[in-house]
Amino acid sequence: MVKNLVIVESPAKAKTIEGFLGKDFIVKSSMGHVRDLAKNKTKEDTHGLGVEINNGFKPVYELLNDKKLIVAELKKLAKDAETIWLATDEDREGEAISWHLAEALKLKEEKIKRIVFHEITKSAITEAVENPRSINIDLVNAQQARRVLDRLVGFELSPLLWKKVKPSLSAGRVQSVAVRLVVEREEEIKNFITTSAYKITANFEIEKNGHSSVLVAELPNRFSKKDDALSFLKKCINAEFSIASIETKPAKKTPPPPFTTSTLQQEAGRKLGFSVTKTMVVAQQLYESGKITYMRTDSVNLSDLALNMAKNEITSKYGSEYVKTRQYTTKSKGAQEAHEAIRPSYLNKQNIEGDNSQKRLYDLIWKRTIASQMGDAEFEKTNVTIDISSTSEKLIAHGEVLKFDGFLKVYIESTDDDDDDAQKGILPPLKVGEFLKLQDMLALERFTQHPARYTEASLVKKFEELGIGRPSTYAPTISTVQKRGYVVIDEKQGVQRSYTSILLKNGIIKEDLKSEITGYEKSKLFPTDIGTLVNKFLLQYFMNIIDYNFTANVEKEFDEIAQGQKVWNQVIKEFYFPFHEQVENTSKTSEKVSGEKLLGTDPATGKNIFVKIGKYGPIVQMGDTESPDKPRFAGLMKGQSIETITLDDALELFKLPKIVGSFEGSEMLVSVSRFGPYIKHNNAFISLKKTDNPTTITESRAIELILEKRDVEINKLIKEFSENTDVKVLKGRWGAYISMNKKNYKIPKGKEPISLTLEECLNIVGVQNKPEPKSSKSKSKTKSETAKGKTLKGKTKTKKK
DNA sequence: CAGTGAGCGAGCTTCCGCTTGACTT
Repeated sequence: MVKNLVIVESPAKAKTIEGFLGKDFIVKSSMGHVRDLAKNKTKEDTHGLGVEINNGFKPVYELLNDKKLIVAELKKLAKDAETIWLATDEDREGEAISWHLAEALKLKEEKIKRIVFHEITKSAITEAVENPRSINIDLVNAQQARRVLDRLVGFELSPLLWKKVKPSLSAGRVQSVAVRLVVEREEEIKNFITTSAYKITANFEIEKNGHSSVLVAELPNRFSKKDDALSFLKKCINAEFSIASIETKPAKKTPPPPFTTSTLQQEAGRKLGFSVTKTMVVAQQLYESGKITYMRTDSVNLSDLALNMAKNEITSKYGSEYVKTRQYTTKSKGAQEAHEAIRPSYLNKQNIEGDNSQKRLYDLIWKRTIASQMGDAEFEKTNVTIDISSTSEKLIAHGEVLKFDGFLKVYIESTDDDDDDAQKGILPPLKVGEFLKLQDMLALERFTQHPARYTEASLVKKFEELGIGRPSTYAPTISTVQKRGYVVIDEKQGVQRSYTSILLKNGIIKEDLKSEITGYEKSKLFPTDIGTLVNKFLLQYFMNIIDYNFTANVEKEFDEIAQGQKVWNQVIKEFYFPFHEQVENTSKTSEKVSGEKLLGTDPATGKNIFVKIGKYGPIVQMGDTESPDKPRFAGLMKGQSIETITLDDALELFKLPKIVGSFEGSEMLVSVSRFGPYIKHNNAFISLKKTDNPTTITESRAIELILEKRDVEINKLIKEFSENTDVKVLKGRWGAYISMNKKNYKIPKGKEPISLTLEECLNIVGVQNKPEPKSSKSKSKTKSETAKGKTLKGKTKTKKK
């Protein structure tokens, strides 16, 4: 029997801590929250909110399904223990987890000791054990307020959307703001007016001591009219250029702070091309194998131990002149700082064992952490002003010399905007009054850029700025808005654009019209029609909820609850009743929204053609809904939207389904379903490729696709049996599996797929086919997991393209 | 997985934040 039971949130943490504490301690993990608000309707809670509105907003908690076993085990251990140390994280959620554990395990108050630590080091834990406290009920109440508010907002707004827009939609304090950000960015882009201006660059030939080099200078202002650029060049034909002044001044650059969840996601996205989900999966693996500290954090703090390790490592690798110990402070809104920054557990390990992704992410974390403890990079910046004899305007050349590289020796932070500033380098030796020889001068038409669409990571950055969401929810939130169909990750093809380039060389001015591809964007977030429509609805009726400051404002109230200055259910009451009335009013008074728009009339029949959101997504409709004969419908294709579709596009859609020809004596039918355009041939369905257009596809291309699909089918076959053609061993995305009568079965570990016998296969099928008795509760679990799987699959698909 | 979209009405969907596996074809 062990006297002390310590409960933490994560099993990896439990393992580490157990090593620090003596034999008298057993350390277990709760795996996060163990209870949540119920969803079932009760007498007191007729709407299934999990909150008894008319009973002081009393929350109705129930054990989470996947935590029942854990709670049972903890309960047993707690019964025998003398002291239960609740060592969950030191933040609002962590405090609540401790409280829920105390409630769920029915712990006696005198047996509980609440301890906290931000670092997983032996000294931090020893200190924590020496300074236990009791559960801070004010902080717990702040969490309950947070939880109840989110439930009330989500579970009242979502059903309103089912009624007014489309079933299965959702709204919430965090996700609806995420959608709003993406929609509004798209509007900004749509309304953006591109203008162009001429940028002047001059190249001067410098001859010094037999060395020749080039000095690049620019005119600080641009010309919006071509004629002005042209006349400037003309003025320069016979002008003399001389150096008016040379100014040098020192400059420095400080390293970025160590990683938080948000900055890690951003940098891994920019430098490694990881999605936020991938970053978190890989980071989790590194954490579980003890290679890095906890990966869901909003803190930039490093422990003294880490600072020392960094100092030693930098000294031995780069020399003591590179060391500069720094402690960073968190600036982000709502940070709760329960953990350290994300850093390597052992800074003296620059390389680790692991797969390629793990190695790359670790390398990034190592470099960032080390760099954060290194000296500033020091530069000497030089500005050279060049006089032009024929005009008062002046050219400027910039130079930059690195005097000391400091942290740049190991790490350079990436940025989202990729403007290629004129490369600054070392300038040739120059002196004031010196005349310069013009090699050539270029007036180049440059265009203003619309604001960039969000990437997953830049949206996370925005969340952090607004203080919405938490490190543990950034990645899931981005998945949710995609799962609901509000936002898609897509690429946008570039378009050709022509621009003017005017060159002055050897006294001659030559004008050229050139062309470039512009506007290509990869892996960006685009709003869908549903997203745009839902956002419009919420903006009209619930501006207060999707206000960018809503979270920040309620957070202030939660803080006051945590300080004991406000009563949590009073705060909820003041919010809820006006909000609920808003919901009721909207439910009664607002029209159902479909975004319906009249595109025009069909030239053949004269019928009206509309575009709108249907039950399954955006559709075009031919004929009025009220007309006696049923209207025709057709779904929009990928890439089309209610916003931009034209009458001609709509007419094209009504041409489907159509027969494109025949193959092997059967017709080939082309149409579009909710999974995209396809060919139907002999009851087989073949998806069209992204580059194929269903309305224009030819017979030969269709045949090509059919043959291609057959080829793939053959290649994925590992084994079949002549005795029983129903059974096949196939190769899938996750390895080999058995397929029988359209159902799939997992091959148990340790079996070689290629050497499976028919008998073995049938055995596997038999075992897995046994109907397992399932309670209604575990059934709902299976369902939610399937949904999760589907999203993942969908996501991977989008990424691949 | 694969041609739905009227209207009726049943029953279902949904939030955010804390954690891991189990699972997917």
